[in-house]
Amino acid sequence: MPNDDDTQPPLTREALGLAALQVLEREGLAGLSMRKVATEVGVKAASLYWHVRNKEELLDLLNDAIMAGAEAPPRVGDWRSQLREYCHRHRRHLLDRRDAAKVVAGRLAPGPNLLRLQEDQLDRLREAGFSDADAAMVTYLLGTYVQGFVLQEQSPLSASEAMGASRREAVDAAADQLRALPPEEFPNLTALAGDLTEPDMETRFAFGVERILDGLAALLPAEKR
Amino acid sequence: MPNDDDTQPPLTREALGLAALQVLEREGLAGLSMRKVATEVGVKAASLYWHVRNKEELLDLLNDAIMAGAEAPPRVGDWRSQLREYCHRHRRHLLDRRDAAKVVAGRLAPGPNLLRLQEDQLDRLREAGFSDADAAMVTYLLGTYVQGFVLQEQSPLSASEAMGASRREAVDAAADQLRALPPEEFPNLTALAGDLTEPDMETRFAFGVERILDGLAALLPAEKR
DNA sequence: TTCACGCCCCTAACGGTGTTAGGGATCGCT
DNA sequence: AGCGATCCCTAACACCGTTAGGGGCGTGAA
Repeated sequence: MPNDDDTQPPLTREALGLAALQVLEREGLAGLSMRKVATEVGVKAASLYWHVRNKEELLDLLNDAIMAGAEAPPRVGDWRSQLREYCHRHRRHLLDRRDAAKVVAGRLAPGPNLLRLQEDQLDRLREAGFSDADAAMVTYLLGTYVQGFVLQEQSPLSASEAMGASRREAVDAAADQLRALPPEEFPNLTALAGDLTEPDMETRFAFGVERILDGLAALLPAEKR
Repeated sequence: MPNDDDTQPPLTREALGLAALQVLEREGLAGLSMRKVATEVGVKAASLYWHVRNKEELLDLLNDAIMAGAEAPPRVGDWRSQLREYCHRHRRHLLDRRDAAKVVAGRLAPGPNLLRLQEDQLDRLREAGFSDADAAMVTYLLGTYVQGFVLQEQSPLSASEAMGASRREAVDAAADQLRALPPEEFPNLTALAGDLTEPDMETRFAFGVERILDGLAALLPAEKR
């Protein structure tokens, strides 16, 4: 897998981000090391420090590489359906890349790829009638929600799932664990064990999105809702 | 700082979580190692593996230790103000503990301390008139939002803030960076640079909470809003 | 009393990590 | 021809998570 072709392209910072992305896909975030990224681009570890101050900065490049190829939804329908599409696409994009949310989370400095999307989203929000201040808040709110949600979705829900066990098994185990609580002390958790462990993440995500969209509508004058 | 008192209390898993919490406060998540936690409880690193399968399991204990002492808001006012209080308290609790969000994020297996809060919140939601399924979804939604928000809030907003620079400086720098973008390509980002870098996280957080609460109200029959 | 066993801790080591110091090689420009 | 910038290297440092194997100590059974 290492790039030992010696007709390799010049080693730019952008190429570093791409290499990191491939290592991430192959080994996960925990397995992403300077040395592995270096081998990926056909170089020794210490050489990376010529292009990058430290690992943190490499992760910034990776952050942008992850967002590359993310596409804004088509400009059709009302603001509501466009924003909804935005959220679902963003989720899918992160979900499709191993450990993407862990990388992106807490890295609020957006790379060029994310900036492009934010620019577009702001445009649609203002066009829909949101004030400048509100529009800014809304992109932040939606971004936070999607990122936070996928972060949970992408991490194993228990140690047992981290090793072998399927998602279905892990979910059942979680539900049983809730049901095993003392019912006099935890009447609601035990009664709602099934609902709380609802395994369809798609509907769980959509629920949040729809609530937020409902809340946003209230910001607009009645005729623009 | 290490606990070299030899009349130390017995080394339980709970005590391990507490020790990890102290190390976290002192050194941050990046500086939290098995060896340091071990010294904190007056023991050598390898001994921890008698009480804990691996570091991941230690972090689970830490996760619960972090949530210890979190208090539910008083049961006064309508469901809306109670839920709002819940969110703001949760945020404050995490914010007050160094790197708490990073630890909690992506660790959805709740410890006893969080379970206690969830039980209570579910109780209030059902009492307010939410269906079982909705109540379950709501606690998840609110938890996700708060966690995701604080995760961003607690992480340095740029490499320059990680070293020395004050928050105020970092925010100004971020705004300038947005304004420096080509205005023809990024008309909205440049125009809204000020709004996008609004430094008062309290109001930013509150904005999201209020939108979500508005959205939740729509789930209830009109007379219960 | 002695033996065995479970509990809890130890030392020593393994392979891996991020990062730095310092030194070469190659290239274009003066 | 010489110089400086650019890019990569080897070697090493301190630290990391984790495991193997062993040593005491306490208790309960023989």
